[in-house]
Amino acid sequence: MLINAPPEEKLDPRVKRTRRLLEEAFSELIREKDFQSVSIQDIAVRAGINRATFYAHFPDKYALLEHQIRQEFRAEIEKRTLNACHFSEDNLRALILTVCEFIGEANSHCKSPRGQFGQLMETQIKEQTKGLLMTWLEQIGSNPSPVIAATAASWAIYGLAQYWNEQKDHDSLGEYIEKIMPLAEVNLQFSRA
Amino acid sequence: MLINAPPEEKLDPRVKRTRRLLEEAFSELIREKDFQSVSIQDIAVRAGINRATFYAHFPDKYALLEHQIRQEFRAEIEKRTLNACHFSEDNLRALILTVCEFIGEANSHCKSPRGQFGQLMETQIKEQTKGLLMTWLEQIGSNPSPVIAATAASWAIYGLAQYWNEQKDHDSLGEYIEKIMPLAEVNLQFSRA
DNA sequence: TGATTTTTGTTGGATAAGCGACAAAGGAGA
DNA sequence: TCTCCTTTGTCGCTTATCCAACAAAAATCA
Repeated sequence: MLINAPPEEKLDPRVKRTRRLLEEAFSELIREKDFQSVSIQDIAVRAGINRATFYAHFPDKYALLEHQIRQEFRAEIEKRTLNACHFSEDNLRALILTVCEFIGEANSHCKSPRGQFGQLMETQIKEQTKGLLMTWLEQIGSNPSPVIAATAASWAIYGLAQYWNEQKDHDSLGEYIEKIMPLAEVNLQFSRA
Repeated sequence: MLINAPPEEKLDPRVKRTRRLLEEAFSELIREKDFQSVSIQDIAVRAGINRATFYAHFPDKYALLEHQIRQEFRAEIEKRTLNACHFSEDNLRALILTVCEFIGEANSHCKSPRGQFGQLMETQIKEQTKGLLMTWLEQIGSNPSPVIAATAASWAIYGLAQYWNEQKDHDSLGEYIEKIMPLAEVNLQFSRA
């Protein structure tokens, strides 16, 4: 399990349902128009949920977006079973791939992947990436504290992933990742036992 | 509007949502296994709704099935704008077509279109057909009471529609309907002004 | 057959969601 | 600037749903 993994406890079915409806409505709207111009009313109406109920679950739409991104990114991670794994070159490669593709997905099917939306996504993904790297590093012990190494690597990875997505004429993603693996690894390299 | 048309009033959103979830769950299950072997627990679990809540909406699964069929059949009728119309040969033809196709649909995507399921469907569809025919007949006045004529015609239509669906080697539905139009019409024929 | 398990309806108390209203903050246009 | 209008948070009160528990009916199996 990922550190800070969702409690996953048995929630009241009404709560799960309401959250699901809000999330689905939000996802739809975010594909239709600019994140900024999506109002909480829009979300509530689309979800068929009372506006007041929204506030019982999220303080504002930014919190909902954070929650959404965290959840989707974790789903990707779990799909590729990168959690509960030890550090290895293959796992690192897969993690980088996940980040690249996740950003690509967001860019392609969201109306406005830049601005506050982009900022929040960046923060969340780096946070999640860092968390995963830390669990890996803690298992093998690291010279500079795992926090330091994981921080550096997560920033580097996100930066490189974003750069690749910005390029008009992509290398193939596979080639690109082979090219940057050393750069990503250098942050973790000397922390091996 | 159809006589006995759904109130369509502004229901509590929770009620609409719960009904929708129950209906969707039921539809799924009915395609997966025999109607008889679908329990209320199955439906509740699949819908994510508490079992006790089911009973707040329907007395049993038969009532849910009735509700479902009535609703879907009405949707078909409204899609073809047969309601709010006067009696005419074209409208009668379209009505028969609707019944034939509706039975065909049920046969093709339901696991067990016979037994209690079939019986309930037959009852509901004849009921709806009769209601529609009565509104037509009441507009033009009829010699034997509209109830009588509509009853005869609705039974005849359903019987003929079922027969067509039973045949291994169908006529084309179009040809078949032309063939039976006179038989269906005879029940209404002499009620013209 | 009788024993065991599942399903069925129903209840009372707890809790989430709905509703209407409100003041405050923000945006758009005269 | 000043309106006008929309959105935003927040508040009591009402209502629908949840839950656990129960006895009775039905189904399953030895």
